[in-house]
Amino acid sequence: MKNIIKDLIKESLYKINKDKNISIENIEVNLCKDKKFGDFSSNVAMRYSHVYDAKPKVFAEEIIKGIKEDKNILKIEVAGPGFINFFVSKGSQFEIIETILDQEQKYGKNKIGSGVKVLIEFVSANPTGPLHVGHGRGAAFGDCLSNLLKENDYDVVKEYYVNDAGKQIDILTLSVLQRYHELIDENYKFEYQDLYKGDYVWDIAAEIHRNYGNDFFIKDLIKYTDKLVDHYILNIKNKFSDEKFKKIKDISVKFILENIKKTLNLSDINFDSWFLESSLVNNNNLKDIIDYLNKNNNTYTKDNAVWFKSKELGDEKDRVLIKENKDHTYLSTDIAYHKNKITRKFDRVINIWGADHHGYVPRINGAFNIFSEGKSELIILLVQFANLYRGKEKVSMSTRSGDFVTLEQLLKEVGKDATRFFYLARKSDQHMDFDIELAKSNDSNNPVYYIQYAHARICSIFKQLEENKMFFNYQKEHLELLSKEEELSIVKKLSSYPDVIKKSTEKYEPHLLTNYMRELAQEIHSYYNKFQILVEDEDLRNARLALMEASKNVLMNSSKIIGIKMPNKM
RNA sequence: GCGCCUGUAGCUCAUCUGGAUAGAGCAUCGGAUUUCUAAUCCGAGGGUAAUAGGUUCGAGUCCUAUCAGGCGCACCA
Repeated sequence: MKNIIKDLIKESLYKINKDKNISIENIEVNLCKDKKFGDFSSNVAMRYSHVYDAKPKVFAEEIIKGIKEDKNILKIEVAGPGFINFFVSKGSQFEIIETILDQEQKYGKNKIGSGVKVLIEFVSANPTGPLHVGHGRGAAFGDCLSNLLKENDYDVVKEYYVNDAGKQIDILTLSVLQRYHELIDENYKFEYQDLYKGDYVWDIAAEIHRNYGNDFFIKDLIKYTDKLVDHYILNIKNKFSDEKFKKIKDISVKFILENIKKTLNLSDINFDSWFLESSLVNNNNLKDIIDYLNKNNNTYTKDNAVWFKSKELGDEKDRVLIKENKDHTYLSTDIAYHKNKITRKFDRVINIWGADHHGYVPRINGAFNIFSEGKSELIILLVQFANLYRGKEKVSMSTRSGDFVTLEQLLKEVGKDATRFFYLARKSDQHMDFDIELAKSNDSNNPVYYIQYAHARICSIFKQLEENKMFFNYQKEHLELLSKEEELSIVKKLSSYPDVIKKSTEKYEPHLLTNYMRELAQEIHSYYNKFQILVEDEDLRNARLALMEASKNVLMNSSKIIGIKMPNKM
C-alpha cells in the first residue's frame, strides 16, 4: 500500500512538472500515529517546498490535485503544516492477511542483499578464560544481526577470531603450569599477581596431569619466576623445549575453546568459521603486509621500531607495528587479519567489538581502506557492556580475581530465550542494566513470556477449534467481515513487519524487532480479551482465525530471527 | 588534560534517520474472569527531554558552550 501511494505521488509530481528534484526513494510515506490523520501520511510537500519556492501547504494542495483516482484511496487531505494524509479503504488493508498466509516463512524476507557477501565477526573473546556476561551481549547481537542479514538475502559468514598467539596466551600457559605444580606438590604454592586465577585453570592443570603425569614438572620452578612476566615466560621457554611449552599452550587453548563453544551452543550460536591468529603469525603474511605498507609510504622507522602512519588516517597518533625487539605488535597481526578478510572477497566486513575498543577503530579503519581499495566496506559496530543486577543489587564483576558470572551460569540460571531477548531489547551502543531477577521472573514483568503467551493463546484457539470439530475454512472474501478498530490495528501492524526487518538490518538495530514483537503481542492480547474469535457465524469466525493465523505467522518468523522459542502451550 | 559515547516519567527504556499532542513496561492507585489460558485486559496519576543558546516551516533528534556519567588515550592483547 505504501508503495502504491509513493507511486501515486511520484506520478502527480511528474504531471505538475515538479518531479525533477524528487526521486521516488526520497518520497517518505508513513503510517499515521493518530487515525484522525488518516492511514498514511507523507511529508514531501514540506520537505521540498523550498526547492520550488512554494508554501508547503500550497505545494501539498497542488500535489493532491495531480493524484489520479485509485480504488483503494478514499480521501486525501492536507493537514497541519503541510502533511498529505491518505485515507485508505479497509478492504485494501486486509489484503495483507492473504499475503501473509500465502508466504508463510517467507513473509518479511526481501532480496536487498542478493549476491552481497558479508563477513560478520563477533565474540572473538581471547581464549584465556570462559565467556562472561559481557561477551553474551555481543554474541546475541552478532547472531541476531546475521539472521537479519540472511532475512534480507545477504550471503553471510559468521566468524570467530581466536587470539591464540601472543602474550596473553603465554600467560595462560604459565598459569596452567603453575597450578600443575601446585597439584603435584603443595610446597609449590606461591602467588603471582599477573596470572589467571579462575577455577578453570585448575581444571586444565588437572587434565594435563591426568594425561601426562609428571612430564612437565620442573623441580625448582621457583628459581625461574621473575617479577617481570615477560622474563618469567622467557625463562620457562628456555627451560622447556619450545615443543613442551607449546604442548601445554595447545592443550590449554583447546580446553578453553571447547568450553566457549559449549557456552555458545547453549545460546544456539554457531560459527561458520574459526579463524586462528596463529595462522597469520606462522607464515610470511606479516612480512608481506609490512612490505606493502612500506612501499605505499604508510610506515617509517623511529627508535628502532617500525611505525604505522595512522595519524594521517584519523588516529590520535602513529602506532608501532614492529617493536624494538623485532616482535610484532597486536596491531600488525590485526591488520594482516583484515587484509585476509579482503582477500576472501567479502563486499562487506562487519566487526562487532566491545565499546572499550572504540579507540582502536580509526587505525583498523585506516589500514582496511589502504588494502581494500574501495572494493570492500568495513563496518565496526560497538556493543556497550551490560551491568548485571540481581534486583536492586549490582553484581560485581572482577575478571582479575576470577570472581565473575560466566555466560554459562547466566544461561543456565535465566534460560536461553530470556537471555537473548534481554540482550537484544536495548540499543546495542547504549549501556544496559541486565536484571537477572527480572529475566527469570515468569510473570507479567517479563516481556519474553508476554510475547510467547500471545503465541500460545493463538495456538490454543486453533486447538479449541479442532476439539469442537470445527475447521478453519478461510476464503479471501471473509476478510471483508473484519471491521473492528482492533482488527484494523493488528493488520496495520502486520503489514509493517517487512519494513521493520529492513530497517533493523539497515541500521543494525535488532531492538527495533524486539520492540515490534512486544507491540504486536500487546495488540493480540488486547484483541483476544475484547473479542471472541470462535464465534457462531462461520464466515466471521474464519476471518478472525485468518487474522490470528497471520499474527502467529509473524510472531513465529520474528522469533526465529531473535532466536527464541514460540511454544504452542504454556 | 585530550578524544569518543551517553544524559527522555520514581526505575528500565522507546521515539520509524528533522514531523502533528514525546510513548511503552515496571512501580503506585482503581476496575475486569459463569464465555477461546488472568503468564491477560481496561482506566488514572506521573515530563522544563541535563542546562543555555543557535540553525528552519518544525528540534528529544542537527550545531555550539556548560554541567554530570561511561569508556579510551602502550613498543598490552
